[in-house]
Order: sequence, then structure tokens, then C-alpha cells
Amino acid sequence: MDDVLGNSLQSIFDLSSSEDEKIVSLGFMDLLGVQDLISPPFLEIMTAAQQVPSLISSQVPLTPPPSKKMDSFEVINQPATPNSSSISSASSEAFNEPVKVDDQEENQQKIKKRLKPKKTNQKRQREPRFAFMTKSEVDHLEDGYRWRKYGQKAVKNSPFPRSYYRCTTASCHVKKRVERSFSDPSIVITTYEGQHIHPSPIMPPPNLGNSHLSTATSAMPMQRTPPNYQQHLRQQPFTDSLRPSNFGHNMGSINNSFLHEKRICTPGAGPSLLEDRGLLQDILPSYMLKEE
DNA sequence: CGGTTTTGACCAGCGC
DNA sequence: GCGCTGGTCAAAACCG
Repeated sequence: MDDVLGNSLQSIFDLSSSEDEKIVSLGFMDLLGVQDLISPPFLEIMTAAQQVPSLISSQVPLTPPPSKKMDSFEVINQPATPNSSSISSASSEAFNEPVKVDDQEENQQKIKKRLKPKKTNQKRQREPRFAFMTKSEVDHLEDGYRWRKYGQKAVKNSPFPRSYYRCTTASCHVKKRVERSFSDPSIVITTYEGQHIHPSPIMPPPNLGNSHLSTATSAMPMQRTPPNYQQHLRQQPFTDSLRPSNFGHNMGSINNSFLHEKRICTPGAGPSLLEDRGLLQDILPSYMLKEE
């Protein structure tokens, strides 16, 4: 079942990399605003992230699908420019009846609007992505930001549709996709794309009584832990590359704050586990840990 | 009335 | 080249 889940997720997220062992990412940590804690050697192997010209500095690649290319890591150094998308006039309409110039222009503008920006030898730019699984009843988890749904698609091999959301804040182009795991419908898979450039609009200010929380959030100025997650959910940042070999020594510096947060999130979790596993426990699904 | 959701259509990329 | 799939657009519907 784990395999099924893993495979399906591989197809779900194209957080791919070309080299299994090399790509390591801090996506989740990055979202939490702790990317400045990355050690230099760690950065060196984040080849993909280095290519990204945006303020995003990392992403969490899942197990790279062998057939996939570095799609999500493709980088376009210049903004895709709508290169006038040479649409050669809607011939049928023009043929059938004389269309007013205004109408023609209107039509062409409509068509242009729908056309993606012309690319010249370049793939569409994509923000680094970060995905995690959450056990939750509701599909759209409150994470402190305001989202506007802009699409929904049926997912292949899954009865559950995938929803597409955009951050409603102007000039913030963060997107997220939400879907349920086919193999475990109780799990919601959320994929973030991009990074918020603004504080959470609906989160209360920090330091409101909960010293633990303030400790945990102090390291993440822009991305605070979703309240719902803290109360009800068990976050499982979904990553295959965050395995101990990559993870342990690189993440040690941020262990404290993150572990702290986790204790808040899941008071039911055994303290011994947390102590034993540390951050790893927070990141890796339990079944992965058991396999170790 | 403004913002959000729904939903069908369109486009790009990829595999065969 | 064709078909499939993911991602996005945008008009209409919905909602507070």
C-alpha cells in the first residue's frame, strides 16, 4: 500500500529531479521560513534550487519519477513574454460572414488571452513546489492565507478531484493544489507552489499567550503554522529525499523550533518518539520510520 | 455588488 | 501526429 501511495504521489507531484540522491530540499523548512539556516554544503547540492531565479530557494522533490524530466526545475531566466502569439485569424468565421473589424479584434484578443505566453526554446516557468500530506476530513485546510479556487480537475486513477487555488493577495502568486490520496482518502495532499511574499492576512499576531507557539513561529516570519494543523492535524511533509542521510545533519540546526511546534501540533504523540526521532519524526511518515 | 466557486473549454507537454 | 493528462482561463452562478 505504501508503494501504491508512493507511486500515485509520484505521478501527482512532478517534484522531480534527475538525480535521486543528490537533490535535497528544504521545501517544508523553506515554507517555514528557515532557509537561512541551510548550511553551505547543503546549498551546493540543491542544484535545482539554485537555478530558480525567484525568491524561492528550495523545494522538496519527491521520489523522482524516472520517466520525468526536470520539469518542475525548469528555469526560464526571462519572463515569458507574450510574443504576440501570431494567431492567423479565425478563418472560418471570417469566411462565413463579414465580421466587423472590432469583432475580429475582439476575437483575436480573446484568443490571445487564452494563449499561453509564447516561449522560445523554453519551457514554462514553474515555481518550486512543496507538498505534504495531512490527515484531515476537510479538503481545503485553513493555513492562514486566503485562497481563491481557480480550477478543479479529475485526477487520473483517483476518484477524488484535484483543486487548484491561488493566493488572493495581489502580487503574491503562490498556488496550491489540494487533493485526496487515492489509497488513503483520509489523507489530504497539499502542494504549494511558490512562496508568500506577505504575512498571513488572517493569522493573529504572534506572542498571544502561547509561548510555545511563539517560539515555534519565530523562525517563520511569513509562514506560520496553520492553526487547524496545530489543533487537529498531523502534518507529514511529503518527501522522499528527506531521508536521514540527507536530513539529519543538515537539519539539526532547526530541530528545536520545529520539534517544538510538533509537540504543540500533536500532543498525543509519544514524547519518547519525538525525542528519539527528533525532526525526522516530524517529517517522515510513521511507516517510513518503522522501516528504518 | 464584490468576491468566490463552479465548470466547461482550451492549451502545453509528454508518451506512444 | 495523435491522444491523454495536467494546468489554467474565464464566464456564469453563487454567496454574504
